[in-house]
Amino acid sequence: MDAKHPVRTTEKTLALVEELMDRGPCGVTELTDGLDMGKSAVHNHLTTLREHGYVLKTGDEYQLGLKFLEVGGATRKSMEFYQVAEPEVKSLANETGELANLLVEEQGMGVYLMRSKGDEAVDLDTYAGLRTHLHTTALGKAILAHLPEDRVEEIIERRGLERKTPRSIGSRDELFEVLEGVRDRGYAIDDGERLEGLRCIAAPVKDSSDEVLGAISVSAPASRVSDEDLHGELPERVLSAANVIELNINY
Amino acid sequence: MDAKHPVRTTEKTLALVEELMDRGPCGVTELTDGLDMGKSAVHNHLTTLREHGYVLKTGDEYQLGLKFLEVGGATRKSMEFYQVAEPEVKSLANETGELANLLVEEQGMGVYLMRSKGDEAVDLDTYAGLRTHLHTTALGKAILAHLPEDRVEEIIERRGLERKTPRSIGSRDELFEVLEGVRDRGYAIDDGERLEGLRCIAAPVKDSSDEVLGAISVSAPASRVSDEDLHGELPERVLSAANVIELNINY
DNA sequence: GGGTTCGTTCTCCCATCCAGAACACTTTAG
DNA sequence: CTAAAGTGTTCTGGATGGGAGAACGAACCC
Repeated sequence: MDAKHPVRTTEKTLALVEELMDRGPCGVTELTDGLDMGKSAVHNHLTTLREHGYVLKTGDEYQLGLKFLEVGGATRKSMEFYQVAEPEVKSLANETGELANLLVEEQGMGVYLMRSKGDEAVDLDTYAGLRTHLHTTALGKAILAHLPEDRVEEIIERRGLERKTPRSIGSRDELFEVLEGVRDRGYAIDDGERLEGLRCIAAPVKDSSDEVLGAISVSAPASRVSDEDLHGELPERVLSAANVIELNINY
Repeated sequence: MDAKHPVRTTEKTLALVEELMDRGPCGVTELTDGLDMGKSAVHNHLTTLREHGYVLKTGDEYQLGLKFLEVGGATRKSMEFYQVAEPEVKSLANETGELANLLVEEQGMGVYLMRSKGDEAVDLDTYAGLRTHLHTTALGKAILAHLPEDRVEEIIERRGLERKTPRSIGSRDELFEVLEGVRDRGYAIDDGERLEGLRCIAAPVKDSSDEVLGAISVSAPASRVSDEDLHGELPERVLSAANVIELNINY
């Protein structure tokens, strides 16, 4: 459902913010040709955002300020699921020595809430707040597998099934087959689909009424994850961490 | 300097966002009486923000979405200082077992970029994105001590010297005296000013041309920090971590 | 000097924002 | 059961204010 009376001025501001996010620090003119607005309009919006801390100016360049982090950080902190899951994801990272992640679904997309690096962890270019298509990661598949089928259809409809790499899921049928497997096993796997040589194991976290709240995962280079580990100890650990979170959520 | 032609519609949207942040999930009517707008206007802004992922609706309640975290997370990730400092703050937390923090100055306020908890760490209510007055924390004092004097005056003028607790700094002269001490020692201390029983040690991080980029700190309960530690091993560790960051920043 | 950028300012017309009223519900009261 | 009071949502027209386009000032670079 879409807005009956959209505030067009606000939409322009938001477009400007996203343009600024994509381009990084830049001048008024550069910003203007990426947007459907005149130079004076862009300038007015920039100075307005600046007065409220959302935009900074250094010399002749404008850039996003940390006010967005303030709002985003407060939003995240207010989520019970994050509060409970955060320490568990950290210990998962410490115990395995690898990269552990926390993802939730919002508007049909996956949003990383945090990542925690163990001693040996690889450094991926994920970060808190990053959005991904759900079907492209183990985390996303763990969530999709436990959503009602019609919601999954809705998400496919809305967000598509764009193929990131040749090995990734690219059709509706393929996805549902994979999700079936995830439900059987209890955890989801990404064996190099997202990034060559990277293996991920993810488990869903559900509340007392069986609704998915999100998913947690461990990502490690294939060189450190044997085929045995991939269906042995590692899933065990991830599932166990997910279980602890579930217990704590329901007090 | 303020905007010559502020975009009032955008300002209304921003006011609404901040109201929503303060109140948490709430209905249109509740939101309306905290704002200088009519109900239909609030509704229009909400639906517009919703279409772009900045606001979510669950039942009859609206709340902030994780889009702010996406923008804020991308902003933070793009900061070189954060990228370099992040791993060092983490090891500082692991080595000491306490809570380690990273703060930068923006618009005369301190903004936490991250916090990392060691094994024994106390759990403060700080979070990435949180803003504080600079004079109220060790981190802030470490930064103020290495800013040009006129910038400090400017910041006092703009943000005031509100006293958080009876023990905290409350006058211009007091502040400058403390900053003098911070410069002499090389690190700043908060001995229960912000929170009874909490001790913090903070060190500034400067770039090659001696400009402050931010500050790092360790916070620990007084019970675990002897008077000796307060001017002994602990500052040593914090300063050492700050030094590593400085070296890495300048390649 | 002339020619090119850039960011910023100005003004006036017309798009559009929004108060207020009306509507469609649900909840509460008696 | 009806009535009253709450909620979120829709609609409309008139006053407001957003922004195109032009002009300005300050850098630059031949």
